[in-house]
Amino acid sequence: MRYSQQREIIKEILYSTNSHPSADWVYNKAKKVMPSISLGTVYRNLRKLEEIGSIKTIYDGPIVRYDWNKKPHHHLKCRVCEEFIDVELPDINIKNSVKQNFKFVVEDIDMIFTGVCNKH
Amino acid sequence: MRYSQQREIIKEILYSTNSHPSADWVYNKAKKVMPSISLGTVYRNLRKLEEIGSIKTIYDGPIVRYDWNKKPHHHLKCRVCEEFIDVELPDINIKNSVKQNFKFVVEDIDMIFTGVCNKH
DNA sequence: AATAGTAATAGGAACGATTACTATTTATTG
DNA sequence: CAATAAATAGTAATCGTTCCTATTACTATT
Repeated sequence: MRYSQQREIIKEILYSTNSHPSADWVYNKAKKVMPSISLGTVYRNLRKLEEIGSIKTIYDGPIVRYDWNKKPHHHLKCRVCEEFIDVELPDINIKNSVKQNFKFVVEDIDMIFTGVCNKH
Repeated sequence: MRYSQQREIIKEILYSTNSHPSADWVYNKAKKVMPSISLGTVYRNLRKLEEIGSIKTIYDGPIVRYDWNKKPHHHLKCRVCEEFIDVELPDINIKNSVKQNFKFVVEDIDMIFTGVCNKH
């Protein structure tokens, strides 16, 4: 994959926040650095960054978010402040339980916990 | 809420399958019973049925599915046959773990396990 | 440094899922 | 059975995302 300034900008924007932003948020941030950047470029590059494993796509209900954190982890979503927080949880027990009880070999777990965070 | 035949049809269709169908799938099924039904009516009624707690909306990545199963449960998604299976898992331990480790009070957990089911 | 080759871009059109709008129909209630 | 208002069908509009194409800009070679 050839170098592109646009992709670098997009990657840097994503790596500089913990807010798990949407494509549109990234686009607006990127425009401040490079006003000529187009929304299509943002989408294309987010997809490419996902393909090469630089970022992860998160589905938060109907909202699509992007995450630089590549370590296996889950998310807490506070319904009061809307914050979206990373958590690392050991999920080996769950995997084993599903395997034993349902004979289903789990390869990946997506978890979103909704509730109230420690600020409230 | 006033009675409507359309809503009854939609509800019956949903209650007669375990396939966690999309709105469009429900629409096509409904047309066989009532050819004049419109897609907007399907969407409106799916929303209403969700509002009154008759069904649940599931977000499977970017795909929106509907589920008649109101019991708290999670989902297994087989990557081979694409089947989407209900599972009831005790998740009290996870809730407690999140509460203790992150001081986050969990009200709801969304979990999707991707892997391979017992048919393969 | 100039050139050629081709990957990436900007801008806009197209698309699919969902929602909004509006004239008409239909369930409900006195 | 007539009046009222909620629900519908059909269509237009919206939103997020992808696709398309002429142009631009990286990169390797001279």
